[in-house]
Amino acid sequence: MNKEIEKEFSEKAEIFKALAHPTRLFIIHAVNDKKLSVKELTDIVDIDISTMSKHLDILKKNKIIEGEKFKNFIYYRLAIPCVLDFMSCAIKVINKK
Amino acid sequence: MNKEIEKEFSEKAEIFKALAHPTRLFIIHAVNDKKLSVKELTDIVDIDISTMSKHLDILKKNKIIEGEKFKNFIYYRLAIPCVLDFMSCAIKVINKK
DNA sequence: CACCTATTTTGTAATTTTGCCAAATAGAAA
DNA sequence: TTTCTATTTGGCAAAATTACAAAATAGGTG
Repeated sequence: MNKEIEKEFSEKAEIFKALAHPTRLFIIHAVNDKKLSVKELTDIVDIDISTMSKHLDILKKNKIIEGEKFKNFIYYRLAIPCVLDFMSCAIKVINKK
Repeated sequence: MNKEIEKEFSEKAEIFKALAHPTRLFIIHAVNDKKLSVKELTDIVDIDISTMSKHLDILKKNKIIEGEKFKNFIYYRLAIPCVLDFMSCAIKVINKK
């Protein structure tokens, strides 16, 4: 596999890596329904806030979520709705067998 | 986050983990066009055949690809075409910004 | 200004993933 | 049968990911 192709698939894999964690998948569902702050998400999931901050950073860097600042808070929302479509399709196909 | 929800998202994350590797994404594209054996894929990607075998096993266990035996060979094909749809959607949305 | 709350960064240890090699299996071909 | 060829498995070291705690930032509030 040549360098070009290698690079192309490494970049695509980054998106899947960003999605490949239970907490981050939960975040995606949560911020699809409603904008939520780091602290609000932390309270729901019940993990260390620094850990949550890092999960959000990974999703943000991959442009899967977007943050909007309001006072001291940053409210996140889903930027790529097709993630949810894919998930329901994949689950459906996989469970059918 | 309670145990039920935790479990649900852990299972979903497994699918994304299976996809979160450049070689495995390449495989998915390759076996969408044409059934390919372990050795054929190994030659194209140029990695150790045992490594390729393990990548295929991860995809197979997650029901993303399916293998069909013919003589000494196992030919793989894509089992979840919507993976490719999601990929093109995600790339499109992400690059637009 | 000092204080308080939200968020990020740094450090670090534990866990998981990855890839090669060597060995084991499976089964076709001769 | 023996000999190939294809594939899988086990072991192990390197690399990447994860989560917590503590410290640092950011910026609003009193």
